[in-house]
Amino acid sequence: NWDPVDMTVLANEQVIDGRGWRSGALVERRKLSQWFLKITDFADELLTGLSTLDQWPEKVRTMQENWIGKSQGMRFRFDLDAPVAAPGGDIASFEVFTTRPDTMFGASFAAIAADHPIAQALAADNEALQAFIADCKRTGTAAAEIETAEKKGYDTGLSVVHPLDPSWKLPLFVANFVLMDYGTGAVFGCPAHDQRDLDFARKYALPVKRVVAPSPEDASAPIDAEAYVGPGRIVNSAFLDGLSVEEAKAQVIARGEAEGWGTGTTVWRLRDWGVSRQRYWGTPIPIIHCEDCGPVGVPKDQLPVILPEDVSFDIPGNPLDRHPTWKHVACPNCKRPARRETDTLDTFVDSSWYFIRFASQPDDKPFDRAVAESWMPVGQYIGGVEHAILHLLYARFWTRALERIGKISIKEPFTGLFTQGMVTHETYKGPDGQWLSPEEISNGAVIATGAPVTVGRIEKMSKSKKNTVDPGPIVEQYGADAVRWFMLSDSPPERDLEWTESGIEGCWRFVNRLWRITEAAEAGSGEDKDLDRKLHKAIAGIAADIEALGFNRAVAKIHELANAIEKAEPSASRTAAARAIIRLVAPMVPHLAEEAWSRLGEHGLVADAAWPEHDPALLVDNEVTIAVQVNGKLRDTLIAPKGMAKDALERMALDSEKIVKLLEGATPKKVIVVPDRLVNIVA
RNA sequence: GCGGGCGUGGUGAAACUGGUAGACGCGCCGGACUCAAAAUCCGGUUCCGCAAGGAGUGUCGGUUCGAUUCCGACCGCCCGCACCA
Repeated sequence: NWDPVDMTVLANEQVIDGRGWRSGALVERRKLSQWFLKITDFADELLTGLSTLDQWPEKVRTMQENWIGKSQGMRFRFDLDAPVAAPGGDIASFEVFTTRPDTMFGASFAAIAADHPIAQALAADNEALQAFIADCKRTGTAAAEIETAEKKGYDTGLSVVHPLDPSWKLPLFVANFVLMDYGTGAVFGCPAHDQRDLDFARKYALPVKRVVAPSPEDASAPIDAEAYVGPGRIVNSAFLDGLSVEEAKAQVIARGEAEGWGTGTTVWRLRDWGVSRQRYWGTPIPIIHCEDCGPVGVPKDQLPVILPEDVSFDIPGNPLDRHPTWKHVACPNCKRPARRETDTLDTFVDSSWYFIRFASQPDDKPFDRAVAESWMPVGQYIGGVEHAILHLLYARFWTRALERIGKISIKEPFTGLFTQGMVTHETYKGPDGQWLSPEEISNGAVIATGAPVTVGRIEKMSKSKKNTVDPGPIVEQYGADAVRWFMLSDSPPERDLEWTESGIEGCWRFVNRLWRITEAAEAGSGEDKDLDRKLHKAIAGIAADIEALGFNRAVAKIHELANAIEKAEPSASRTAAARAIIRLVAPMVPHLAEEAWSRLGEHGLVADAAWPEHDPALLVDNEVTIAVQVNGKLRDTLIAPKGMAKDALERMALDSEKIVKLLEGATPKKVIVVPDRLVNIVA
């Protein structure tokens, strides 16, 4: 996407209605020389490697799987009824790719991309086609726009021969929904079993013939507004009739391979990674272009290539490209004048291996293998879901590429992955439509002018929407411990957290309460078994929650323990619990914990103290509450000793007053007993 | 459009493999203490109902003795879609 005014390549989402988002100029689709990294060579191993990432969220693995997009299908050749004259010689046939060779007897047209060599050749002396191709290039290039754009085609007037029936000819269209960079840039259309093809066929009055039927009686059912894409048996398809979709695919592929017009293949949705950027701020691509030698790598002793500092940004375009001297260098090979590559690398390149450099920073090379390997892979990687595909896939690719060329022996960079949520806040706008920061308003009005404020949606904090909160004054007022406690307490970390002031005040009160509880630690004797049990459950539970990054659950358990300590009568158990809670809260409120620790006369830092031991025997209750249900509805609860036998539980439930009353003497049809949990009586 | 996710009280949320929905917090209501207020403490708080009881986890349907949890359809919201970084 070339913006002729800004003289830069644009991202797909920067092209709006065919125009550059900044310049408003009509964007041209140009063929440019760009550097690509061949990530597609790794498609298969990036896909199979996902199964080793068992500490990654399922959703991220699924997203990567879909992104890589392995599909089994068939490539086959369509012969043209008349050859097309092209600059490189006559074209007599072209290849298409399909994932549905089983539906070949339902074909009603063939279509090629606007960039396809045949379309280009035909357009040479055809103004109408030139206009159509230009129109295709103007429509948006973002995936969302391509998918929703009206399906349009240009009938070339040519025909192709159906490979399974040489007497059958299909019309050949140039179509806007066929993409040159996927498959072969050409498709065959089967309207009955592909929605996009159906829309196209309806528009150009092409035949729609059912070849897959979910059941025998549907064999001649007409296709209406919706294509049938489900499973079934093949119909109306000569030698394929009666086969399942999968069997038919195999049959057609076998036939094509035997007769030499097609082969079964795998295609990937994954495309190569374009890394060229026409920007100043980027890592220079260390290549020199020589008229005679072609592209030559910059010799190692001249690396790294340093960006010039005397550049100007006052006119559009890449400052490196118009710099008077920087790009003029001698060819490392033949020493004749040559030109330095002025494109720089996508910043995703840098983020694809920074974690290796973090582990090892020698002066003379990117990283020291032995040192890097002693740290890698990253045990727990944390980032937002927005990185689920691009960054995480590129980093996996880069690491595997290093492994393949023998620079490192690890294959996957990140063993564990956690995708955290964002901190959000309400947004505010003044009467002039300008964003307002939370500090600028009070009671629904602008403090400075008294003008009314419009409260907008809760959004991710961002400078542009001014819905950020300066932590300084809050820490000043409530203390860092209260702020930490608040951030950990409410939402689980994978979910977004809405920042509110009211919550933090409650946290501040709790921090004060903790201080009072630990203050009372010095009194009491005697045992309190109930409190002991609660303490040991808390020790074990909080540790498990922290390990699982369930900080909000850990916080809830600390609240429960604090409540229990406060309610308990003085005892040795209570003293012990008040001392232990200091160590339990230390990760969340370290300042308070250290202060309380030293006040109790402990030596050293609580941060260095061991996590309290728990006694497994105290984790088990000796009494359990049994739910008694009738037809799945709760009717009573009973206290029973833990481990009570099934038949004893059943008898106890049936003897309960409420149940006797409810059953009115009737014999239950069935009784389900889940030991230590419930009795369900089916009446 | 495609891919992924989410949906539970006034509110943030909890519920380990299907087994007592709403733990814990915020807010709110009532009470104690106080001349008064703040702080603190005690009690209550899903909804309807005086109660007995009934309903209830986005909507509709299914599987099951039993569904927030599993399956299907739908509705709504959020994220990603390859050059935003």
